[in-house]
Amino acid sequence: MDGSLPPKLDTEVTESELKSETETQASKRRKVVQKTVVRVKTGENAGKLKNEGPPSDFWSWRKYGQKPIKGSPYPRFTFFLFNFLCSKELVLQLSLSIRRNLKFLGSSMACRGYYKCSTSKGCSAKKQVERCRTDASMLIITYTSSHNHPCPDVHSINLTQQFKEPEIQESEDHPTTPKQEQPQEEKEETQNQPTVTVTTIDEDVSEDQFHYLQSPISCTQDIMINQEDPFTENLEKDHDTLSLLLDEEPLSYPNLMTFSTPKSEENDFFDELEELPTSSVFSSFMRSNLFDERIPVVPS
DNA sequence: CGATTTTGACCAGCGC
DNA sequence: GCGCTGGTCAAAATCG
Repeated sequence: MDGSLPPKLDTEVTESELKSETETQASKRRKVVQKTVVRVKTGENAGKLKNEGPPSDFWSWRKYGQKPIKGSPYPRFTFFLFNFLCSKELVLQLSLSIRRNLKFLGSSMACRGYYKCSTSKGCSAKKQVERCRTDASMLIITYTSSHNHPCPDVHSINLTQQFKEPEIQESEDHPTTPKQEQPQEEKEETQNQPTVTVTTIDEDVSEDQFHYLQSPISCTQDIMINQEDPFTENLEKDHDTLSLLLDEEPLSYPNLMTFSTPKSEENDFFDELEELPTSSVFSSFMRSNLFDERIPVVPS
């Protein structure tokens, strides 16, 4: 399966931080299982991908839950505000793409997603995906439990399916990675790979055994794939905000950062939001798009 | 129409 | 015991 690793890797020392996070989680749950924490620096690639889910691997994952993160820098209020705005009643008159973008943004802000392996029935492999508290561009994926089935044949996986989620194990020479089959355009983007850091937390493994590696990424070492800072990089780019909005592709954080047509006025409601770490992006987005477009928001 | 996502409800662990 | 929080369930909604 995947014993291989992306070869050209720098090591990033984030183990202590990762460990503390995982230990905190472990202390909450009585059943302690082996966990593999993967940090993914999302970037431009992620923004171009279908959605901003967790990094893709050879397994297929099914989301079974989502919870707001306590203590997240992206406040609970903002999270609910997004959900509120994304409700059918309010966004009914928005275009589908705008709704998608809103939903994407909301779901990626302050919540943790819970995924089960859907590759095989009965597989207990799970993973949690959340945004790093200190770096919004960083995704933290925690793999728990193990797969009880072989890794699906990579070659049989449709390439587009692979891109349902941002890649993390994208290694140019990964023997089984579908990257090999990428068109030239895609290969060029490998130069802007997301930053990935993997850490295995060996705790009391209550499960009998692991037949297969939990993640296609090797758990035995830290991995770092360098990538340009997606925020600063994209901030420098001049995007047409309207075209972004009308684009069928969900927006990424970096893309949202380009909504730079805030109005100095508007209501205090969004002014308050701007005091929050990430909500400023959102408020700008809302100001420049929702209000400018005069979307009727009629309480039912 | 099956697969997947969304989302409110529920349950259990933990701290006070 | 109570409230908070993390994790899961399951019905409804959505997607392809």
